Amino acid sequence: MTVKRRSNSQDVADLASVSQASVSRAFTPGASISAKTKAKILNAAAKLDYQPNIIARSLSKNQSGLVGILFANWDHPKAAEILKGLCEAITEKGFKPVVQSANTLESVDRAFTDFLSYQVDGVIVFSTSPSANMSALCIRSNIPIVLLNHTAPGINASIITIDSTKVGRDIGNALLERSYKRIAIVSSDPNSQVVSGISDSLAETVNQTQGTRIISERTGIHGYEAGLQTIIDLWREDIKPDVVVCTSDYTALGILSGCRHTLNINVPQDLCIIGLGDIPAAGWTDNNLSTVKIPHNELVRKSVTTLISKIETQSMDPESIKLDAKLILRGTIKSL
Amino acid sequence: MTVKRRSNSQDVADLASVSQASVSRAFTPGASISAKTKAKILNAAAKLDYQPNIIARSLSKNQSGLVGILFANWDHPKAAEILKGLCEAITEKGFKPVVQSANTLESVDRAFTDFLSYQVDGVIVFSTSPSANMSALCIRSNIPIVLLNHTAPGINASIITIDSTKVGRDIGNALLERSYKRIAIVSSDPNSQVVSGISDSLAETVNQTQGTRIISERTGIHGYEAGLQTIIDLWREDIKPDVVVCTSDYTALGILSGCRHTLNINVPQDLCIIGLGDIPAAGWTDNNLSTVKIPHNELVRKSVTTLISKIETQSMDPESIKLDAKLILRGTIKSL
DNA sequence: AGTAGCATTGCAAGCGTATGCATAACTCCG
DNA sequence: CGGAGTTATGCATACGCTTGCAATGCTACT
Repeated sequence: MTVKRRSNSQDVADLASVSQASVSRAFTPGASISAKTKAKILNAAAKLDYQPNIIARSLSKNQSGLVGILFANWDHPKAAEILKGLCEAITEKGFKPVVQSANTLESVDRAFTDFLSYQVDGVIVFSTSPSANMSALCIRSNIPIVLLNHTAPGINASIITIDSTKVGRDIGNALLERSYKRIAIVSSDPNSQVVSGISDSLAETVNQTQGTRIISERTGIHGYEAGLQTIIDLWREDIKPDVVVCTSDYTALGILSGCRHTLNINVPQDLCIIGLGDIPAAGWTDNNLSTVKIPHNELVRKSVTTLISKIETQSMDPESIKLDAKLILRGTIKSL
Repeated sequence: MTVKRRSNSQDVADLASVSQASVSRAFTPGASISAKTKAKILNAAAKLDYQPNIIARSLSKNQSGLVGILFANWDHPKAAEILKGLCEAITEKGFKPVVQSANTLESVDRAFTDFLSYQVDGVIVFSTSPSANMSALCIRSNIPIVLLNHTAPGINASIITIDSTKVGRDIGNALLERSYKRIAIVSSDPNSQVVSGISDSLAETVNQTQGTRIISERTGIHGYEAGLQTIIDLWREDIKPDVVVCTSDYTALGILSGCRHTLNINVPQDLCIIGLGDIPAAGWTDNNLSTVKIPHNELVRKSVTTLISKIETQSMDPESIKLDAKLILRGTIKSL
């Protein structure tokens, strides 16, 4: 069987007895064309099952309508939700998302190269640790780039994050109010600027009060099992904080489980646990974990609107936008 | 500032003092070109920071290198993992994934139309319930389509699923061996062919033995909270199965929690709970949920290889592939 | 040297659409 | 009815690349 050729604007033009240019105009909103011919053309187009070839359109318009999503942080508890939000917002704006997964540094490089080959109009990056050569890529690529919930120093890209300084301060104040003294921080990625922003500002806040301090800081801890192991390790090493601040709810839940079932530590009386992210399981009755609600939807939406507006205005000036994240106090912290 | 034009093959040709055609050949693997000129061209290309414009290439080659992913089932516990797998596998094959989210029927329709506009070479669909007009779209579109873990009757697309008949049989046999008698089925999407495949085959298996039967079947139950509510409802209505088979681990965990904390039902002695999916939380010590491990990685990989091979061979013949899913017996079923 | 055979290159014609410019068709008014 | 002003249409070219075909250069052999 021969592959049936997809019909093109010329076919439609022939059928409707008009010029190819008119067909093009019929499909261009706001183009100069009479209602009558437009109707005739749309009619013919429907008959032939025609729709404009966007690939060809991008060639002449010199913009593809493609937005690259460079997605590295697949382990994020809300990865699916975030990606969904990105894709939907991008689609809604009349663009199409091209998703590229990236782990290693080279793969970031390759991803960007590929994006450029595909003439994407802009890129959104969702990753935790900044890439060294991202900066160079941004400048070279000459297309707008947005970093989602993730910053990098001196990069020529727009940055949309939570206000991590405020989060650290809020946590610090909540702890001070309740007279917790010995804080441990358990975090995942040591390079994440958001995480370090929180812990720096937390440290700064509690350091203002005598006797309260950060007694331990562990990095590279990912997930439930690792959290459970970490709390056991701490106790075995006789490092006994009365607060554990985690940069992931999963880790926090592992710690909570360790306290309850292995170490018999009384939460929240003897140990306060605070997570980050407010995943559904944090709210489950059994867990009732105190955590920080990150406004993912807003972050996502803001990223897309920021990027698209840069694309449409052809602007390359980076913006930096910080959104508010709310501390949610549940059962794993003493009530006042 | 004027936007600097991206350099094209002609620029490179000029710099390298060759014809534009040679530049094209230098970037086409296997094309007829001498090593010397190729080196000269690549050199010039590097100087100009040139890379082929794939959009333009697709125009002449009549294939875009784009693969559409129609993703509807974002609530799937492994949504992120699946999407990641799809994107990576597609990229690895030299294509690029364009992701489109779809909820309503019209959005499916629109998504397909958009995909066709973008000249995607093929489409992978991940959704639970089949769309009515998908079938028509498939035929009209004239590009290969793969349905991932989801079937639809009489559709002109390839289908990659788990062997749900075998899953139902395995569960049935495990229950019979342990003399469970009264089975309740709690499922999410009533239209999912995979789910109904399991429950049909489960029913068929247990019906062979006197006294064992399915006493209740509830659909439309999604997630932890709904599961918890469902088990409470059942007990209140005095419907007391000794087995609950759930088509989602989250639901199963909700039921487990209801048994333990609200109803004081002894699991697994008085009630056996079986989930579906083997999410991480199912394996956590506290839960230790019996479930079915779905080979997502294999499903994903198989989908992509199947699709790409159809693209490359220009074949439109649908294939149907069933992969094995393994029943995992943990603490929520009596041991033998 | 002459020639057959092959590898390499250039030429030019597409691929499907957008759009500036010129022309044609209309509308409205005096 | 004529012409000014406006709106619609068509023509032709451009977008950046691939590729069939023809021409050229090279190698090896007689």
